[in-house]
Amino acid sequence: MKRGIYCGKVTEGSIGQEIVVSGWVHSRRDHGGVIFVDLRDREGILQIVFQPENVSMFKIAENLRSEYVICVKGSVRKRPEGTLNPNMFTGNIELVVSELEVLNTSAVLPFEISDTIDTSEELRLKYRYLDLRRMSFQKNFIMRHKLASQVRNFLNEEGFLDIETPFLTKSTPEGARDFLVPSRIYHGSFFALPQSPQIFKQILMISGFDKYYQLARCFRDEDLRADRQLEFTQVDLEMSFVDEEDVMSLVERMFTRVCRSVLNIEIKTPFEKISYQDATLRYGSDKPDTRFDMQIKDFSQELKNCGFSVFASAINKGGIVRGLCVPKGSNFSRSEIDTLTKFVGDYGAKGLAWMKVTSSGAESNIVKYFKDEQIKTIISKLNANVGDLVVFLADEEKVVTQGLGALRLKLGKDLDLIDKNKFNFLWIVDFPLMEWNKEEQRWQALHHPFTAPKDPDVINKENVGSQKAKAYDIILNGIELGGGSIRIHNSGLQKKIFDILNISDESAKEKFGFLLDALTYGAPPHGGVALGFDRMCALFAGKDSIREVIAFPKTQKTLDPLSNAPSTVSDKQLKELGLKVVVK
RNA sequence: GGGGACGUGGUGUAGCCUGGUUUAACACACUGCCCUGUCAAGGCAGAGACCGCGGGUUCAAAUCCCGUCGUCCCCGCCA
Repeated sequence: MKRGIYCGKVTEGSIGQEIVVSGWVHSRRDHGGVIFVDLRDREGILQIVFQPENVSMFKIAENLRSEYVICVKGSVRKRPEGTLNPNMFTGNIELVVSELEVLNTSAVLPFEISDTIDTSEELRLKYRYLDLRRMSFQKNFIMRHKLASQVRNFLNEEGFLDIETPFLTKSTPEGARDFLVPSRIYHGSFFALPQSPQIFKQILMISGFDKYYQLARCFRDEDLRADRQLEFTQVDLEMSFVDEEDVMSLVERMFTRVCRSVLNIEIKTPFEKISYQDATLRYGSDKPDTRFDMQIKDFSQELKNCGFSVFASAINKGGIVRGLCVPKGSNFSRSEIDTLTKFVGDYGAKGLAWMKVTSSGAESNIVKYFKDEQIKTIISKLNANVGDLVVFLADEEKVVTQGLGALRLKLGKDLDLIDKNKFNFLWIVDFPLMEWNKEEQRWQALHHPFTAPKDPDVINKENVGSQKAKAYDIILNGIELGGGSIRIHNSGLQKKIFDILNISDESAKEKFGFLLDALTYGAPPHGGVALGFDRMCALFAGKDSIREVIAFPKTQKTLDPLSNAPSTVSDKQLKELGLKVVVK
């Protein structure tokens, strides 16, 4: 028998026809005189029926077990009255089997192939091939494929060229830790796996391929999170002769297209734009989740002279006081507030001040330090109502911003304030070009050192702190999907930026000399964007972790329980590379 | 590098706080038998864990303590 058609694709149109289907025994219900098997393949499940008339076949059917691989021929019929299953796509029909071929048996499974049972991830990753058989995974990966092809189709139609860039590249300073690959020919020298194709795509612009894209695999040797893996995929693109608006508009059209064709939803364009400064103030984050309000307000001016010494001294030391309003938060118990205090402690906050809004004003252990007027200002600025809880952080700006931002997100989730049906795309714009690195006492590029400043003519070492970048990040529901910028296409300006970043001429030449050289030979103005494809898939599939949309991910400790990578290698392999293993 | 949660048959959990009627319980899966309309099939019978690992406290440890390993979440880190 040939494989036939997909179980999940059989419809009532096939009633009366003889068909062949192949798949895995998802479940079997043996009634003695009739046996039902749910046969599963990647497209879905079809009920097949064994009847006792064919004695020898029935005997084989009695011995079918979970995950046996079978191929059956039979005729499709409408199910008898009263036995329809409205929960199944194929619930109105069934296949009455006339021929059965058992293609393979299966050992008893370490866990059930079921969407409703949740097994530990460790076990799931060890038996990833079984985990991936679950219908939800099959759906996720079919969706991922659709998303990838829609992105490709869109960019192809827009005139982009798919050009591959190398995996074995040069290690670059700044940025994430590189994965290194020792050179066999040049002992002591190393390739690095790319953190992104950034420099190569810029060089492609200089080569005249004015619209480039790639679904590029990238590598970063940093600690993992739910949304971070050692290797990940990004939709990487670059265009010449464009400015910020051109790139953003292209990305908006791309998302309009893929949301329509993959999720069947319409999104509103242009996306909202929020400045970096504004996002940081209002949401305590440069990737705000705007699906719920709960905005943060600054009270540094109003409470500068309040009697509460913690606030006053924080402000005097150059810090700030900000707060947010928790709707109906007055019923928080003392221990619940303690939990919140501990939570913001993770971000360096030394405490959490709070007050409950009452009909007569406010109450808490700190309101006695506030003037009536101050309380009124707080309440009106936050639009707080009786029964709400107001919480404050007072500290240096970074601690307050991050602490309240994280707290806002936590409360939004805990209090169920997030509308899960919303798809809130937005752009964060007007990024500072650089930020001061306190530990290393130097300026550092906020995005990367090739980002063009908004005002390249006036930039210098003294004013660089106030300079903005031609950069943009795209955020969806509080997740950073990606970012990009207009790049520097002038070698003089690029040198100046390296100088401000305290990268010496020599060092710049050694690390990026090839780019600097290339910029001198007629580099067109260019810019682009890189979008985290795994995050995109996770969001589209409604999953919290990108591991749910990556076929073979690693654990948080960077292991692959399926293949047992990483592993040691033979002395011979090491010798060829001129390496020695030193075990601590 | 740091903080937190978890670790009990094949799987998911209960028991742990308040050590001892625990021969460690329940559900699913598994094995055998019965059953012609189920789809979380049903009925009967059965097999299966000494509680991640190591040490300690105690007359007695799944339960308390210390260490260690693993998984997940978070901080740092991720231009």
